[in-house]
Amino acid sequence: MSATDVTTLAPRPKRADARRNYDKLVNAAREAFAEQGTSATLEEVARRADVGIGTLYRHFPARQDLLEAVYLEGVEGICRAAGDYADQPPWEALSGWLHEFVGFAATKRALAEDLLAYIDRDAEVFTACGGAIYGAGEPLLKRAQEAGVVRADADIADVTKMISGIAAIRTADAEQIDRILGVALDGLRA
Amino acid sequence: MSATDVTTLAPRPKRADARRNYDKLVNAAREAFAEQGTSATLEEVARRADVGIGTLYRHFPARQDLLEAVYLEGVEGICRAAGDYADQPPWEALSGWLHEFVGFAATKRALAEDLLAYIDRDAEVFTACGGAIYGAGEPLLKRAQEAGVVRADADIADVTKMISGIAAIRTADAEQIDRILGVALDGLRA
DNA sequence: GCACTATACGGAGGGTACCTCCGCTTTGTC
DNA sequence: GACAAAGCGGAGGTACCCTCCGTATAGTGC
Repeated sequence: MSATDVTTLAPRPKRADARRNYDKLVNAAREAFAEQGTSATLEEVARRADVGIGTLYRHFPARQDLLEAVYLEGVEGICRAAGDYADQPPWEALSGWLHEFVGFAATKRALAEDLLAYIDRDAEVFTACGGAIYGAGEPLLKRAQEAGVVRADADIADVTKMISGIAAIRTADAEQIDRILGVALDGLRA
Repeated sequence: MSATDVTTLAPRPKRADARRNYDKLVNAAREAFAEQGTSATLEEVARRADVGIGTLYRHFPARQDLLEAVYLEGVEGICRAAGDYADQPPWEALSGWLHEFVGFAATKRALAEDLLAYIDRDAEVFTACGGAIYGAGEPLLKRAQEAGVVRADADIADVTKMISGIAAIRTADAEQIDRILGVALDGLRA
């Protein structure tokens, strides 16, 4: 990963029981947010994690700290995924990763949205996550541009933002997303 | 407007004082949501409207009813706007309206998102709003397709959803949105 | 104008979630 | 095994959600 390592932003606690509870809480939160949206109550998260409410608040003093932890997990995943496309042809590599990126953005978008309500857009989390994602995707984009299959005037920030936008579309029809993504990717071709 | 008239979905109350309070509440809510996001408290809205909390709840028994009322206002506006482009060339008309649509979607997206948490995607409000927007935009799209400037395999639902997605992008840089919109519109051209 | 009724108003109050605080428990160390 | 240091849990104060009902006002018929 060429940019800041996002994992350094989420220092796990030291003592064994504390680390155990921390992990239980993050897992419980991920499930709860997935099932009930980001408005899931923190008491519900604590209950799921089978941990006292006080413990939750010690590890995550504010609501956004918990959102952040879950968000970071996702960012780590999508960054790692970029490496899997290294041995594919330029266009296939880029578009393959972007298709995967839609999935990531779709599940984590609500989280990011919620985070924005609490912390500033250019807070450390976001710049670091942005940096990590751009660092992961840039080589794929550059390779496609050098191969002449993608327009030269697009940068990785524009591209990932466009895809995030498409991922934000709420529709029951998964095919429609694919169709729209196809249109957008066509706009990207040289 | 070719589809269901959205205004029929929001029956104004009858008595003069009630109508007055209703309007004060909707205005206060629009302001509050704009300033503080959709999580603005209802007590705050009532305070702004200078109305008792009981009055708010009589007009809008559930939180979503208030969100809905503000959302409908926006939908009416963007539908009306489509008519203003009737006398422009096909591509300019479509892309002009879509540029305006980005602005609408950007301010009302959070509202729609929130509504989805309460009511079903295919509830009356959404189908009616979707119908109204599609009805307003379809002539513009069709004209552009018949003039051969837009690909024939795109329908109005795909197009508006793509634009909504782009509007959902959170960035401080307004130029970036324009750039991305440009890429997406290029993907739309014949 | 006046009286009468349907309609609407306001805010007290019960319930829930948020978050803090602090006495008790567990972990790691010597 | 004893002793800090670190961590745990939940009672309780605060803020918001929403309901309920006694009071006030608009519209109507005379």
